[in-house]
Amino acid sequence: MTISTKPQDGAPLLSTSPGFASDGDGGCPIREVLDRVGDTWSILVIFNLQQGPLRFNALRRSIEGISQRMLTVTLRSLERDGLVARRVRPVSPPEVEYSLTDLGHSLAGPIDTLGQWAAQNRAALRAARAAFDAEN
Amino acid sequence: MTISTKPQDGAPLLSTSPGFASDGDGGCPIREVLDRVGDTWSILVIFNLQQGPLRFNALRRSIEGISQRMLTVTLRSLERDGLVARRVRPVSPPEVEYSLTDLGHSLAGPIDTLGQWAAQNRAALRAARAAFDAEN
DNA sequence: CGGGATCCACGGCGATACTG
DNA sequence: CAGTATCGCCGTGGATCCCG
Repeated sequence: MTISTKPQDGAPLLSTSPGFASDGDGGCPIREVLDRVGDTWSILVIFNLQQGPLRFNALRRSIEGISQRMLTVTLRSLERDGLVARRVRPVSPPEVEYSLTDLGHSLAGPIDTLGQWAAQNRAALRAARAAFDAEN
Repeated sequence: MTISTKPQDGAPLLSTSPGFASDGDGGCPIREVLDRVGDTWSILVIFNLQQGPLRFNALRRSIEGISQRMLTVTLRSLERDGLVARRVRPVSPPEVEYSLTDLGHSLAGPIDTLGQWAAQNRAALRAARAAFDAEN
């Protein structure tokens, strides 16, 4: 194989990069993280928690379109992975506050990088898609 | 393919980062790109094409576990979005070569950033998960 | 060789109803 | 308020067979 890329050259395009490295155990790390956070709602939850903690229904209202069940499920999943912290205040009616952990905050950076690519190239994506659909 | 059209826009969400911004044109850009390449195989296809063009069955062999159908479907999807180019050589038996477009290569950077985060934090993820599961 | 067509299992996700 | 429980749709993806 022709991995002739020298690192430290600026853009890390070609790789011997650890992110893609398959196996070792369990396969590609990227797939592992996408399997955790690549679902419909996780990213949006993380985004909406970036500015600070939110209670359940406040969070629900801030993510338009999410069902109660999916917010519960998504939060459990994120909590399980240590990306979101859950704090219960034992009052009546109960108050439950969700916040990002440090790990959760650290994920926002890479996600944001991807987001900026998306923002810059969404037009190109749509154009390519339209062109492809036009002739098929 | 999920397209996930959900009216997430309009809300006055303070967004310090453009990647998350929902600009009235179909929602969060991140979700848009994840809807395209967030599936099981797209990332792995892109990875395996980074080092150079590959023919169908060579690509198939390089991605362990992928079915013929899913490779076809995934390649079509990537081609549709302008991330992968398909070149047919009219010989017999036919030779079809797939390669990354410039757009496809440019996506590898952000993906790689995410991958490095994944590689660095997979242990923490698994630990958190194990701890969570232990007490529930 | 590089697919297309078909069938089927599984799981994500929404809708709805109920609860402490 | 913050969930849990149940149901059912439907999209994803594997398996298999066929074709130019």
